[in-house]
Amino acid sequence: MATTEQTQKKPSRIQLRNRGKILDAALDVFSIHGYRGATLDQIATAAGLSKPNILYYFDGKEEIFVTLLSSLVDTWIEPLRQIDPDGEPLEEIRRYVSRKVQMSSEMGRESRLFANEILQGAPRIGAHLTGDLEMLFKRTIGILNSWMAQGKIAEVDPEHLLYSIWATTQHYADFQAQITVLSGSDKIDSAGAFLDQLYVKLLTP
Amino acid sequence: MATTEQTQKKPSRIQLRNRGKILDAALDVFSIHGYRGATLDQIATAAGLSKPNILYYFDGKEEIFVTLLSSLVDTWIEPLRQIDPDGEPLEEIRRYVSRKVQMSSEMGRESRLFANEILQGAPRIGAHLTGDLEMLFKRTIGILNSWMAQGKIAEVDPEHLLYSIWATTQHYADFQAQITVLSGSDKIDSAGAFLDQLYVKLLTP
DNA sequence: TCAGATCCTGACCATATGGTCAAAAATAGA
DNA sequence: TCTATTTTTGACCATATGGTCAGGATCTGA
Repeated sequence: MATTEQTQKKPSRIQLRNRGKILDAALDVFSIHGYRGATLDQIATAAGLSKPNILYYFDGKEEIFVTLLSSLVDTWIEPLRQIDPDGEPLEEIRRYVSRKVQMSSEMGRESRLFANEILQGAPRIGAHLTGDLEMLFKRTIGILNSWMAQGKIAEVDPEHLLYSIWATTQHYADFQAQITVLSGSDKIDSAGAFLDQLYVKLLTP
Repeated sequence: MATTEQTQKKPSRIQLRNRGKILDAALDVFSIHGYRGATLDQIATAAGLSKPNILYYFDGKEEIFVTLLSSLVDTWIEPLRQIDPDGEPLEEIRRYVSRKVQMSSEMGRESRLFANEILQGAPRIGAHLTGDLEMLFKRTIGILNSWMAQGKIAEVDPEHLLYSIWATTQHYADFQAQITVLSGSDKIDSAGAFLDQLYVKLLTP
């Protein structure tokens, strides 16, 4: 049965369970080795299934990858959505930074998966990723601009501000290997306090 | 002739030229596709040589990769070395940030190459990279600490400070694909000003 | 219970890829 | 020029890897 049909008809309990197992295993493997470095055998082993069996649930390696990223992109950009244009500006931004740090800590695999893909020019999810993200990005820039126009936060380039938040927060997941060598594995625990300090100082009018 | 012997005797003009061509091509290919995603054929084509010929100059794919990274690591961490403990603290840091932004702009391939390797846990250059870097990292933390103790810059966690500088500056190279989609390709030109503002606000006592 | 659908697997295939090698071509030194 | 050395290559090899397929095992609903 082709995958496209599976999603049309209601998926059985076994399908749900095994597709879940495969996607979780794929997250493990792809986030460590990247798309090209990951093999179907590794994914199959990690999922506890045979290789032909995972090809029964997905049409191929690329479909696993794209399905995985598509299903994660919503979760990944969720913190951006939660920024409330009517909230207290500085508090909203502090909360956003805090959520991003938390995601970096708890969803390291996802962060590295996206980083890996974007590093290589996002060849497989270009449109997919930018579609929703681009919209949200523009919305957020608008919110930041209006906050600045009202004098609620200091005037800075809103795009660079967002990029710096992404960079600083995701860095703890993406460069974990380096940070662990230089500082030890628990450095991320204190990252929130530092970044809070950083952005409060930058944005307090 | 084995590569090890080549480096012992004086390398001929042809050797110098071709090893250079190969390493430059390898930088192109590895920085885009990562270690696993790059093929010898791609490198050979990019270098304008045949595959057996590049294997005449290097013992294999991994040696090309390791040679490349080793030869770049010095350049890459050079800005850290240039921090002068006896300079004016805030100016030293501003200059460091500025140099890192410039490198992100002019050495995007190198940045992405390192990012790629670290993302995957630095399996091939773990020791190599951390050796020099670890030393320099500790030195820099020491300098920052003494500056803070003297009240020359505001008190912040120096390790997080360094990570945030690395994150924010390298982000423009590593996530170039995303930034180009969201902001256009010339956004990095204004990054220096924003980051200067960011760190001056953070560190002014 | 039992037929039909779903799920799973061993065996297999085609291609890509890192790497080898003998010999030809080019170069350098006397 | 002529030989020895260095450089280059076409043809080839072994393995890894994405993917296929026929048929067996298991599950589901009547």
